[in-house]
Amino acid sequence: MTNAVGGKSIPSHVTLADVARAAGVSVATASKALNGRAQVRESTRVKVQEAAAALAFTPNFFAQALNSPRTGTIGMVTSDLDNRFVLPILLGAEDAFGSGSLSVLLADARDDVLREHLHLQTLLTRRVDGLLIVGRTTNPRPPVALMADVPVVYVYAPSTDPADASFTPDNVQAGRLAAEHLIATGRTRIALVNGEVSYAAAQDRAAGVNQALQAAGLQLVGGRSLFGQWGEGWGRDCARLLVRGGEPVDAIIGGSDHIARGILDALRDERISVPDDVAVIGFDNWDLLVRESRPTLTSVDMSLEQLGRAAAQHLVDAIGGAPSPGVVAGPVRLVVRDSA
Amino acid sequence: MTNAVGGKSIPSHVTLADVARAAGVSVATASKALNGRAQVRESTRVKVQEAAAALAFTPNFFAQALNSPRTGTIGMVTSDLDNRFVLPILLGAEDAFGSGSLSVLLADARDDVLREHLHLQTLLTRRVDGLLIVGRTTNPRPPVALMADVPVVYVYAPSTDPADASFTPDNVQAGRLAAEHLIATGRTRIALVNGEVSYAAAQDRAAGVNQALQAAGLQLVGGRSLFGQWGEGWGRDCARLLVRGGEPVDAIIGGSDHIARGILDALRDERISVPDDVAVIGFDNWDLLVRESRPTLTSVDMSLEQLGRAAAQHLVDAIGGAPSPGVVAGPVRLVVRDSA
DNA sequence: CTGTTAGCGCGTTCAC
DNA sequence: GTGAACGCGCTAACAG
Repeated sequence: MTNAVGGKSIPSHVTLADVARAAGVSVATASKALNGRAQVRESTRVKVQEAAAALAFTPNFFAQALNSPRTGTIGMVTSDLDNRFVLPILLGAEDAFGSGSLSVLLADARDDVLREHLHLQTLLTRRVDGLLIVGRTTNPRPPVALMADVPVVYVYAPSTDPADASFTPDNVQAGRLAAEHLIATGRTRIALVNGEVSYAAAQDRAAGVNQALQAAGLQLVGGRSLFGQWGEGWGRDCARLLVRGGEPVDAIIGGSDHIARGILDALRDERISVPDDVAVIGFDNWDLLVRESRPTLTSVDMSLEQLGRAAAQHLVDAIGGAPSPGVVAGPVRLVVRDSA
Repeated sequence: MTNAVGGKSIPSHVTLADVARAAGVSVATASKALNGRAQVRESTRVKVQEAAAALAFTPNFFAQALNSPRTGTIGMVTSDLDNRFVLPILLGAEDAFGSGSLSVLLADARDDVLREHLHLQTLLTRRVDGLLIVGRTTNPRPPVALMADVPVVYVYAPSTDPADASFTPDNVQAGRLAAEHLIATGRTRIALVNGEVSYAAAQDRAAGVNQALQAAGLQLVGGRSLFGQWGEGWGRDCARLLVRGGEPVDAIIGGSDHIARGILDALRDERISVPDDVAVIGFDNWDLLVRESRPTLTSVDMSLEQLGRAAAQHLVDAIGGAPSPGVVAGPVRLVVRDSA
């Protein structure tokens, strides 16, 4: 569209010089006019703006970035993209950034330290303004080691360094909410069929449940949380044992919706009415499992999208100089359906 | 680390000039040495490389990009990040790019044409080398309208323009595989409880099933595919009606694993043995649904990660000048478990 | 208010 | 083989 003679190697876009020429001013003036600098007569500003619009001028991103402290890019590093929990987080984050006209460079580390380091290098080379580190679980993780001082925010998996900014769902509160709801609706013989013992999420939810029970002068059926696996098979097996066992049970908390789903199925097999005989609650409020189960499943929503948005928002603030809030426990909420 | 006097606004990194100075050569020579240009004596090349390593020199990305035809960045535009089908695709793509040292700019359009256009503008401004457009369903979508000629590859949702490069799972073949497996194992009274009629995936799977049945001189129980919803409730309702209805049934294909799961549950309620009395097959091979159902569910895997990888790989090739392959139907495979 | 000059970091001529 | 000089597109500092 511009260069008449030479075959430039780069498909030469409309440049600021073109705009300046068209508007009959110098490049510097054109720059000032378009960037809203003060020292430009209004009439010339308009003239330049019109010329720019007419030529469909877009400033060259790299030329701008070359000597500007900000690039308008943030890096998002996931440990495991193939994880249903990261999706809503990504969505929330992408949303928060997108509306602030920040672009997101995505990198997946495959839960591998080496890959993570490599990707971080690449991202730093591209001079990202900030980094969002998305974990695979809520287990704390060692902080990233960077040679540059770029704001870093951890989501889902918090950093082990409490001074870092971390946003992680409040699983303790989630456990508390579940137990309190059961207690409030008159249940006293409550069991907890939990997920894998190595997961902080499982531990935290158990802690919350125990807190609520103790506050009510109760304790778990069997005395403790039953750690096992995250799947429905574990939920089925435990539920069957519980209702067939000696101790009476009037409520079972599943460590996840998936586990809870197994519990529901087992109770159904055993001809035990939910919620009349036994109430059931899950965690995650995963709609696919929760809405069409029989009965529909009461569950604690971890508000992951909101978590991602909050983390992203803080990253933006941190880029602007805001101090680290430390570890932030994202709010959760109970969604009551028919099972409890 | 460099500038002694002035407080530059940009945290001045190690620059090529620093390396050159340290190595006692000119900037031009340093450049050639590091970029493997021929006209450099081996000894000086080593000298420069050592200096670069010692100073931990990293070329300024923007300076390089400023007058280079490639930026080593591709744009990935999703219609709906909050979709479990896009994850494996993203993973495959990110993987294919990452290993080729391409960075990925992610943008989510929220299934909104306007947002998509905006994001595309931004991506083009950043001079991405290519675009990967990830759809929400397999329904064909109108091609993106760009003012620049950047290679574009569509994944999952193909472009309506057959000349565009599109990678979409072969749902017809998936339907065929499911039906053929049932026929091969002696089933003749086969029903298809399908998903929403507006989905190409549902239509295509039905077409594949019908092809296989016709080839065997059979037809669906009830004469046609039962379109409805994607959830398990629909699966349960249909299964109940089917087994209670007049026509005998010895196999039910669910339009998705979710539907199939509902079918399994209903058959269990009805005390119908799977697979002895009725065989069940689903689609998607979604491990969470498939591995712990009772019995475990035979399903057709859409190989989405592979699809994403193939699309990404083609985008890389297209950037290198390779011609469009048109619409590519990604391979699928049957995973046999206990239900059929 | 406007234009000239300088420089960001790098790659690439083209002389030496 | 090597280095000085130029340009990529833009913004900031200084003159006019």
